[in-house]
Amino acid sequence: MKLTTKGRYAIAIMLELAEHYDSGELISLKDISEKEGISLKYLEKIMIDLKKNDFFISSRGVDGGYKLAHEPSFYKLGDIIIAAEKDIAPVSCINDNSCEKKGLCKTFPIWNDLNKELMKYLNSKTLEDYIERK
Amino acid sequence: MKLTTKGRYAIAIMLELAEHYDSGELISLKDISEKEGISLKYLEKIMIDLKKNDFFISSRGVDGGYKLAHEPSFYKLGDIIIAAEKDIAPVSCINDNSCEKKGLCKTFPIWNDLNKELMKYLNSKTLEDYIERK
DNA sequence: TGAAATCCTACTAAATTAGTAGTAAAATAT
DNA sequence: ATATTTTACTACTAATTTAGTAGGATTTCA
Repeated sequence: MKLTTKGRYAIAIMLELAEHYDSGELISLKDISEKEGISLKYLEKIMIDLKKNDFFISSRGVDGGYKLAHEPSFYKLGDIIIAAEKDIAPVSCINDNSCEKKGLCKTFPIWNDLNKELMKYLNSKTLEDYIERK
Repeated sequence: MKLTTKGRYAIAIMLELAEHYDSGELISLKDISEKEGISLKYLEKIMIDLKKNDFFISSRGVDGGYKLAHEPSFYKLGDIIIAAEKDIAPVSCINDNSCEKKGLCKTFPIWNDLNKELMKYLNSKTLEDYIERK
């Protein structure tokens, strides 16, 4: 049931940006890289997936960087983790049809219930719940 | 957040045995192997981890096999999955001290809360909740 | 004594993860 | 203009983990 570093780092990035939301200033990945000890290149890669969701406003060049497009309460933990990890269901048959005996499978209800519970929880929490405003 | 096949198969095995609990008869891994389409050798390996928890009564030889040591309501989903997977926390720092800045980490509360929620749910459900008695 | 089952240890191919490397394009300061 | 800083994009790779396989030894029962 482990998250990959993509999901973990995605939350760290978003939380960092959320804490600077009120100031309105752009935060560079270089800053986050140094603060969190994550390689800049890897952060850039994670941003590619997050950007597809229009999470940010960004600018290049000197003093460029990212800021959140919406207020912290807009971002559900589930949305962020899914953006980074693609699929966080505990078993893959929840979100694809790779298994043709899904309807007959006796364990499927267990995983389906678990997934629902997980999504319900992750969609009930936002960045707002975890920031210390600066 | 995927489970490995170990966790998935462990639940399948336990559910199968739970459905035969009332009959009191021993079920062989060969039967489960054929029914679930999982290799016998791999099932044996998974059983090694589950056995450490005294989940079963077993017997070798002709007509040997396994049956549950307790009634289905005794087995919480969380206990079974942990027995098979060792650690199901969404991030490894929950159950070890590999990260020395745990106390300072701003994302740790997110993972800790998520893990608690997950464990609460998995410990609230037992095999009894998912069997069709035979 | 032989068949059927569990019990035990070691090995391995495939897939996934966690990055790195290199370059292009845009924004800004001088 | 141009040098610097930053995001934007694509391709590759080492390390780790997963999902098994292989080969037996031991026990039980007919």
